Amino acid sequence: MTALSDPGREFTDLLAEVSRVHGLLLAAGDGLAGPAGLTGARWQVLAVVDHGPRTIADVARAMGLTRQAVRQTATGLVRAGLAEFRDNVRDRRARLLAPTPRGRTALREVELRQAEWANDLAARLPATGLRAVTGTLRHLGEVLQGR
Amino acid sequence: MTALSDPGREFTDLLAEVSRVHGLLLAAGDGLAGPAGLTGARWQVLAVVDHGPRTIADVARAMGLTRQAVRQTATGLVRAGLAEFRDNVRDRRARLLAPTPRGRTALREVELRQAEWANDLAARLPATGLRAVTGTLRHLGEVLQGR
DNA sequence: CGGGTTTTGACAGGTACTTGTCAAACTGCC
DNA sequence: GGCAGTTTGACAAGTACCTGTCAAAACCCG
Repeated sequence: MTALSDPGREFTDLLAEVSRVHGLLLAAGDGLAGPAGLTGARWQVLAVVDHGPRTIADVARAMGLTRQAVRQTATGLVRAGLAEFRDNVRDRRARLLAPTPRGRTALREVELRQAEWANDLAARLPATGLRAVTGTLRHLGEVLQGR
Repeated sequence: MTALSDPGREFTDLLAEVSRVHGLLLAAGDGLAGPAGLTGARWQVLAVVDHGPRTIADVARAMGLTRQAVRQTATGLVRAGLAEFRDNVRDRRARLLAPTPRGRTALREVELRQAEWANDLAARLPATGLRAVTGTLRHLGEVLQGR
């Protein structure tokens, strides 16, 4: 019978906490994006595309999601008039997603709010810890991905 | 114009990492639960209820989710014959969810696999880091919940 | 050039979660 | 006891992801 070792138990605790925090972050993201007429997911996609037009597959890779997930969000953005597809000379299949002026305006608004929010929260947390935690999580991510 | 402070930027990085790791953990959970005929979500609910029968609202509170989310999973578990509802003397509306023998068997199987997996992963990560990360995340969770 | 492999967007269908609404059951208080 | 307020499960509808499948376009190589 394999039982949980001590490190194993600590690890299990970490998992629960990651889940919890992730849920709270999703909610926070929607809270930040909502007043600008966006959702958390739309904001994230718009932010990627704001650096320059990208194909759906491109955005998916950048975000660590599937093409399908991004496609759905992108379609929503276009329908809402916040982004548009442009023909791609280099690949006739893969049109480029780009923010419309309205999309850019909404994005600027969210980014303002997000900066304030992040600064505020960062100030309330042990400064030294942040970097270390991020590093450990990144390491964990690599291990989970099978190296 | 509010810009991101340095700590603010580190904080933003942390958010991205939490998201990524969460996604990987979800996949890992499904991988562990799948061979036993469960999904990640069903496993989690079954695990809570294994400590003793609970109402849907109870389970939801324990997991930090909404009643509706838990209800959906619970319904699935019952339909699959892995859990059952029992009448509740103390509240006629809220029946108690409890694992069936088959549910318990499946749960034991997943727990075995999970223990092995967690021990293995914990061994590959800096031992000291785990606890600190969990602590910081817990703190972050509290702050995100408005104290 | 031509043919096999890879990449891409689209489509179908499924899971896990959310919010909003409702009526019935419980609870607290006068 | 009775009534206001709360809690509960059910139902409806929506968001954000996923996998699997497909055909067209692009790419690589002999």
